[in-house]
Amino acid sequence: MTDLDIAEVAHRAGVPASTLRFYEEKGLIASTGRRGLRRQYDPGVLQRLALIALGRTAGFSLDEIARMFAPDGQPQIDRRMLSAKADELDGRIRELGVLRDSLRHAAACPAPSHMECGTFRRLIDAAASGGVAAPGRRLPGHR
Amino acid sequence: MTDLDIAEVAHRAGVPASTLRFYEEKGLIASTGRRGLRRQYDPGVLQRLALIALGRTAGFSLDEIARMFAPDGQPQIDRRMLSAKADELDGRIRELGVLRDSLRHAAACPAPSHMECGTFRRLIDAAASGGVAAPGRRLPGHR
DNA sequence: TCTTGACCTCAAGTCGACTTGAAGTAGAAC
DNA sequence: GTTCTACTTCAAGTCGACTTGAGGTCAAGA
Repeated sequence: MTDLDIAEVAHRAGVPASTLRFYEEKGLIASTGRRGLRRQYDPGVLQRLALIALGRTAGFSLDEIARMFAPDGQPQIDRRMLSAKADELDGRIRELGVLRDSLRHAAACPAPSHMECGTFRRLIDAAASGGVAAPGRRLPGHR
Repeated sequence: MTDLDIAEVAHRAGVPASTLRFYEEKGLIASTGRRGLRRQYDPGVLQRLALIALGRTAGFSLDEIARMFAPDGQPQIDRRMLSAKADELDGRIRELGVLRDSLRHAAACPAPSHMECGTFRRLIDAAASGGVAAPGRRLPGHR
């Protein structure tokens, strides 16, 4: 009875209804039933959507996230997987920190062109020699 | 004379030749000529590729990066753009830090299921209320 | 001279996460 | 009872950054 309409869920979770349908199709969420055609959801779906969003920002794919939910719907997350992700994040945070500092330097650098700035060149050289991760898999960011 | 063959560049830069062709098509790099069919490159292309990789890990798109190169090939990077990216990175680093700590906690948490752990639930609630960025644009990560 | 193999071009395919469009339906307001 | 509107399904499209495949070419080694 306290079930939420898809529009309500979409609004509260801040995602379009199409995303909810898509997630349902992928088995990430489930609707409790229909009122007419319309999907109804248990309010708990909001927590679940938050968990999904969280997983996404941690760099998990939707498929990985789906695998984290046990058949009963309770999250059943492999602790080693979490540790591994935490370590990954650590490395990534360090990289981004270096990069941020370099960008700030380059932005403030008095050299007429960036290539004339030693710091900038050193950064590039470090990047060239693998000091900064080469682009590959993506992690979610901001809108 | 000291020009590099595409295979050499690919090997040294750690990217497949197809990527070099793709970048050339996009105007990100240029070959100095051909030996037979094969593209030859000035060794400076390696620095440029490093710069491209760097930009990618900072979250710039290839199109944005292309716009950073002046017609003469010298990088001409808008300092305000760099500052803005640095700020963006800052926020992102903070988010990832929170996330990492939460993951570590969840991994070590003695609660039988993650949903029974207060810290985990608080994290999810924070995520649900916008405390953690919703997935959107992606940033490069690791292979 | 012939073969080999790495390069070439161009078009099309891939991947993940959604979004969009067309055509249909049901509950609610008038 | 009719209309309105927000939902429904299903297929197809989008986006970015490449990769892959088919069919072709050319320099170098045997």
